[in-house]
Amino acid sequence: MRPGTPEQEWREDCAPRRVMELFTTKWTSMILHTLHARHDGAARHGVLHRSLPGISKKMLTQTLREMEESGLVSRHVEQVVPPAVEYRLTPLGERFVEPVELLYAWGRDNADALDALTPRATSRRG
Amino acid sequence: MRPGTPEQEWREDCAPRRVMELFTTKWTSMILHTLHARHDGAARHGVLHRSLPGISKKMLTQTLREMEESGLVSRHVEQVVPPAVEYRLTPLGERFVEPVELLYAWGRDNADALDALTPRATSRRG
DNA sequence: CCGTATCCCTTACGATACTG
DNA sequence: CAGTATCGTAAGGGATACGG
Repeated sequence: MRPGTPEQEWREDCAPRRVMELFTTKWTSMILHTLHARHDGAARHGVLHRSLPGISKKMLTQTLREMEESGLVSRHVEQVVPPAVEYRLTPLGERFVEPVELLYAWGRDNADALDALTPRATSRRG
Repeated sequence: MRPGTPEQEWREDCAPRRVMELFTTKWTSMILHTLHARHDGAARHGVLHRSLPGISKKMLTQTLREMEESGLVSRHVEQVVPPAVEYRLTPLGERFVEPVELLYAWGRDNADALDALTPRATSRRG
């Protein structure tokens, strides 16, 4: 940026800021990736639960509900006993998994940089 | 992922998960980008404050302190009156601005997808 | 200008127990 | 299996006033 550039970045409703804020929810991005990583783009509740060590059933359900409201995933209930519920990325979800995968790949390829970080930077919650 | 793939992703200390969790702090990524976007890679407190509409002085200072502890930024005090304090990306900060820029660019280029999202997805906090 | 110091409230999140 | 229902805590974060 040149010296004279106006300081008006990060308007509260600008697109980049909204993307960043998507990640302020702890589990959303990890759920998106997990669904994306599966061969059929879908996963049942239990599979997601086992894929995300540390998540409680409460948070998993709650986050999935929010993602459904947001249009990122769809929910399909199989009427059998015991019940089987499947979650699947929507087309919108497929769009949003793109930036998630960018971050995922960066993390995978830069573990050393992460190790150099003071612990507190990545352990605020959890 | 093939059907037989083990479900063991997202270990609690794996690199990708730690990257994701970096973004769970509201302002860190925006500060990183703002510093990166400036021609000299540095900015004073007041500049950052004006660049981030909505942030309080308290949160700005607090976040900068945490980033300093984490080794992402360095802090330089000019002993003048009124005081002038400058923040600058460290080499480690330069590394971490990479994924931030990836997200920033994605947001800039996909504003339409963001508009398609239900509002609540990006307005949990703030 | 660059902070600190309080005060206060909301929420995110986890633990646990219970249900069809 | 896939949820609800409660309860509880800690952290995030804003508002405001004051200080060097």
